[in-house]
Amino acid sequence: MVVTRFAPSPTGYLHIGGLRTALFSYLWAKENGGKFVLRIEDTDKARNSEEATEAILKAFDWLGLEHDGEITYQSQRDDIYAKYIKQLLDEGKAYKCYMSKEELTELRETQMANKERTKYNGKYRDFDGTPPEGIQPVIRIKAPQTGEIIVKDGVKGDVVFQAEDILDDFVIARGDGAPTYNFVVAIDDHLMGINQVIRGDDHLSNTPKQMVVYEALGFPLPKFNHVPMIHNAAGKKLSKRDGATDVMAYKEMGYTPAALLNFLVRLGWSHGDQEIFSMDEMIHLFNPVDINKSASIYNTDKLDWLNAHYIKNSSNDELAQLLTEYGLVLTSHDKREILLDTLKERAKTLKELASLVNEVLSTPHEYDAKSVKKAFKDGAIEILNNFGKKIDACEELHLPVDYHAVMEGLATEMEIGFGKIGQPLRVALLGKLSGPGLDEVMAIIGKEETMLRIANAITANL
RNA sequence: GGCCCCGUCGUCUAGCGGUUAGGAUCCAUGGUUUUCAUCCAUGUCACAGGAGUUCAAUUCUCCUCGGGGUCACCA
Repeated sequence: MVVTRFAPSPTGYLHIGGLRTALFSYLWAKENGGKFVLRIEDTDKARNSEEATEAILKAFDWLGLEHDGEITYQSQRDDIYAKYIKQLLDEGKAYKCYMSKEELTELRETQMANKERTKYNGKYRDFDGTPPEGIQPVIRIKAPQTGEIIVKDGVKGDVVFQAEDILDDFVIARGDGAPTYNFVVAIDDHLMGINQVIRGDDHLSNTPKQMVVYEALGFPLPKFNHVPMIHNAAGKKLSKRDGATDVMAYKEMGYTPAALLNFLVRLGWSHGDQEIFSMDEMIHLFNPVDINKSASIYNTDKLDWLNAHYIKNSSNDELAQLLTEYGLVLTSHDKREILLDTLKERAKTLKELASLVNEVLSTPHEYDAKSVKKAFKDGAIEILNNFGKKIDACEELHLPVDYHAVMEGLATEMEIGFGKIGQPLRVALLGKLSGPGLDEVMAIIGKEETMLRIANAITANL
């Protein structure tokens, strides 16, 4: 059974990059009937906040990504880590290092001056003398000093590191006893049963260190899959400064979960020429071996297109439900179907759709000057007048076709083109020349409101 | 700087030795629409560069260049 995880440190909101790796992990677990678990890496007390954890959970909730089982909090697992530290100490696989911070700094400076790689020199590796006074020792793990470390990565292939290039006896527990990241990650991933690690490739160079821990503890290695970064337009790592990268901001902007997820799954992953993926398809088609090796640039053009696509192809029930989040309650509107059918073709976002609905539903109180100038030429008022009377005379006006028939009748009677009626009528009804079909608008707002808007326009003396 | 990763249209990508290098998006044009949007059609645009290997390289190898990541008692 595949068990994947998402392991954010709660220092901020969930952003696009994190969401994508979470999505990949989720999909891969679901495809295999496995589990997708959540671990909050909250060991850095100074930078963590509970709000951040809640924000992440909220985002998952919005997107419908459910994690399996209880959430693991690293801050509650000190006992576990302490146990393994002791074990490694007892087995002689780790040791106490009494080097002072000053000495360590000095060592590094010397190495830098000599253009050498900065690394711990192993001074206390085999120390059995009397430890210096007044130093709280750190615990260092005995890492291999030579040989190859090969990360068999599911995305990148075999990545070969030389121990002497990258390793030293790194710290697994600080002077105050607190364990370090690379140590706890290995322990938690193993204890949580995670056998498929999917994470950003900024972790690739951490992996050998974690492998040292796995090795020392005798844990079997999981499958690593390092997915490439998402870069901003400038080609740099996506940061919070690159606009609205908080996932919940996309909700505010009117994006649907389906569109956002579809957009993200195609960033760094593809399945032939397919662009549109339902959640079911994503789950069945996704496989980490198909993840790209190269970083991609974050560009929302396609997200907009996808969002429009999903809005157009949503049922009106779904849309009405989604629109309640944008302050629009349509359940009671008797022309809801016509309203949404005609407007959902025209909106790129739910927010836009909501404002489109409001525009149609509210009586215009001002008229766009350019539109007025263009539409109100000779005879426009007369045409509006006649149209208003014709509407008034009609008993049965319900559907767009009913209103269309009225327009057609007037055009024939007055021997004028359709546009002669449409232009001024459009301004009267909507306040401007662009917008949805007039037949639909009138059917939606009804006979009374139509007549009111026509009368208003005539009175306004345009 | 050391180590590691990456390099196909502006962007997301297909390609896995022989293709007119495909799709999507964006942009432009035309059609549909009384308008706008949608929709449909068409078009512009790419293998970073150089050496090899090969009958044949976008595809394999090496080098160069370019971009990114990482080098903590942060995660």
